[in-house]
Amino acid sequence: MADKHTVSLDYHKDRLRQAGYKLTHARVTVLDVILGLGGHCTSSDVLEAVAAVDESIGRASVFRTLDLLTQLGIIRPTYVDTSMTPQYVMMPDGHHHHVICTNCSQVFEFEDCGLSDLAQQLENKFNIEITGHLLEFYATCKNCTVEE
Amino acid sequence: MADKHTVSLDYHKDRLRQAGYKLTHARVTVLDVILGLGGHCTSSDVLEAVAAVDESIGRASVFRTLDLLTQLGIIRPTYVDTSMTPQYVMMPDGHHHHVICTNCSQVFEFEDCGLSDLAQQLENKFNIEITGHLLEFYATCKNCTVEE
DNA sequence: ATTTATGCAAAACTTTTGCATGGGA
DNA sequence: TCCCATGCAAAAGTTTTGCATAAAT
Repeated sequence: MADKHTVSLDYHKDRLRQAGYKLTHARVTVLDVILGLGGHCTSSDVLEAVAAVDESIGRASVFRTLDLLTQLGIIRPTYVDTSMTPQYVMMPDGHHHHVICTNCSQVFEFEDCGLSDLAQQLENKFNIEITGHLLEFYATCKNCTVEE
Repeated sequence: MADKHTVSLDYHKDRLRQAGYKLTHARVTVLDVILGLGGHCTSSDVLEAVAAVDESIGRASVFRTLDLLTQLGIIRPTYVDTSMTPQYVMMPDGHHHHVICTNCSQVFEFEDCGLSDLAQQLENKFNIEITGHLLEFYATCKNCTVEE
């Protein structure tokens, strides 16, 4: 029974292969770990989780893989709050959307963004080819509005 | 003649004051420098420019001001390319939009995003109050498409 | 076989902190 | 005057690099 995680992993492995990169143990492990962590993760989340799976994988390789996945557009570093630590978010189809409470950093994911028309316009206007996007709303969630 | 930069500086100074923060030399200098650098700048851009204006301002104060401005929603750290160095972008009215070429990092700014309907829907759906947003398109620009 | 990627360990940066002093309100 | 913010310098992290070795294709 091919679960979602496995399907997703295989899909991304294919992308690496097709881009001409070797499917090494370190890379596959990092990819697997990121998928396991869900949509959002920091570099230390990944370092920690990778170390838990296989201690022998070096930190440098984790960072190198994170770079590679970013270059391929599979993940994208973003800032979800005031802190200086970036969070990597999955960009399953080249895009990602969420709302962040600027007070408590809670994240609300959503799917529809209705940006395809705008993307089309921008492609014409700037003579470019758009490959994806990140949309981040900043908000105050109910808890944070009420509490004080 | 009150030029745009000065007006903008005064406006942001008011925001600091109204939020109860002192208008110190370091803070005003950082704000001024950021406005002078245009929409996008990295922390080292700011450190460098501040040092050029007044050597006696400490690095720590620059970082503290950057944090403060981020908390107030005046600027926002983002990643514009594969590099790990964040760029701060101005969020003049709580929002910012741009297109980034994922190959050469060229930035195209644009104004209209037509997201107010979506924002409204999300406020209802999640029971939150949206205060701003960041929209970032990833693209390949004409130069990068042609060259290779 | 070849070439690419890895792990290691050190180096290079960037950002944060603690504390006595100085400067706004 | 009072308290907040500063500058300094050191500490704490994080990310990158160089190189010999190992592992994918």
